[in-house]
Amino acid sequence: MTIRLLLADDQALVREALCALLSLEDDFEVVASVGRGDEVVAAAREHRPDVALLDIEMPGLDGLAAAAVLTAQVPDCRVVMLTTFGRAGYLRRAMEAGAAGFVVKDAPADVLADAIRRVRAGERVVDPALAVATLAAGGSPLTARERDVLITARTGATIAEIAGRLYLTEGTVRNYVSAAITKTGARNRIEAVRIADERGWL
Amino acid sequence: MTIRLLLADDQALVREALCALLSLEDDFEVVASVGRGDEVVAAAREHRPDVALLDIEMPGLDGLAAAAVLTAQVPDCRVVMLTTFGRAGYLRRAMEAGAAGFVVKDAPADVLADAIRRVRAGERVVDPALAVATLAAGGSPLTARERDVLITARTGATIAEIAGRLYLTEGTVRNYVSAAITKTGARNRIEAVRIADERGWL
DNA sequence: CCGCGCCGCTGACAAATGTCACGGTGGGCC
DNA sequence: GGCCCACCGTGACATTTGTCAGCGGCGCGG
Repeated sequence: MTIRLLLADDQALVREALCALLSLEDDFEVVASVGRGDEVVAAAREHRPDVALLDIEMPGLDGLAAAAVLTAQVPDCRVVMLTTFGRAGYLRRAMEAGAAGFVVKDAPADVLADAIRRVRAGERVVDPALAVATLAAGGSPLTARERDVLITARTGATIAEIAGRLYLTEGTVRNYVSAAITKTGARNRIEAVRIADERGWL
Repeated sequence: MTIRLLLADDQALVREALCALLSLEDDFEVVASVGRGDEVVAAAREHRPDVALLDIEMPGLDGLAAAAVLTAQVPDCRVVMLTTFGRAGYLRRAMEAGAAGFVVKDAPADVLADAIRRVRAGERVVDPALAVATLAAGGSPLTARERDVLITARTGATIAEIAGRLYLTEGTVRNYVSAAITKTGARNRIEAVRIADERGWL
């Protein structure tokens, strides 16, 4: 009746600390612990956890992608996303990736323990405040091309470089940037990138 | 002979997890735990910890500022900075703020435990690789004004807005931005902000 | 005292960026 | 088919930004 857990977080200290914390609960057993997204599936296959706790920011493969692969290939293992900041956009994408739960690191420990038990029991668990924020924010208003352009712009590239990488004319790129600026209500490329990023639209 | 600890981290889950982890060690006792930088000093006064573990990113007062106040007002309490990413610039500023130790969250748990014991014994503890990186990176080449301008630019402000907020002429702001771009080797305001931020220069 | 570096400012110029009006395409719908 | 709409793409144009040269002032160390 113990719940077998897999932990994935790129920060070793946090990973080990979570392991210590969760091991305090009688019904939890941490059976695997990895630091990279691309190690998740192999570890899950080998140790057969009931629930996988995945951070979003990880090297190799991000937590959302890892969740998608995991739910497809190891369907017995349920997924709880655990992330640093309550980014509204991530919640939506986590659900699309097949996650059954979404907990922010700001939450107290018993919320996490409770979420794990309920997910294990077949429920879907999301912080209600976060769910409301996501619904209020709605989906991304950006078109596919606009997103491509903003993602490239985020690295600090100039219009010319973006055009080069995306095989577009500079004028076209400027158009997309302009549209994105309008849609985000920003005054800059800089601000547009920041806003879109914060809302999980990238 | 037990070492009394104070924990400060804005993420409740991480804080509680670290508490669980450190409590596993026989010679550690967590006597206080706070989620805001501006609660650190009061908690230290009340509970008299031997060592304070401070995260850098915290609301209210950041970990560096909290460290400075703490070492000045509660000199018996030694400070270990604990931060998410090995930002080279932060190490330097942490040392200037009076911290005795600097541990990154990527490190395994025994490194942290070891660091706490050695700091308690009067040593200064820094990850050697991080120390080398800091020395190699050198200090910030930015002047105070250039930093102000970049910090304001980070929010997505236009040149005109930066000028307004800092009570400067647009031309002057442009000059500082230009200087910053040159010094960081960037091609943009965007990239300059990103680079300076990554190096802990802001 | 003198030189040096940082600050604040100006003005002018080149380059990058943002905005606009416009055309083409393809999918859904009457 | 004809209409509408959203998206993609382009070029022309105005604005913003980045670069450069140079001004005076202040504080600091030789």
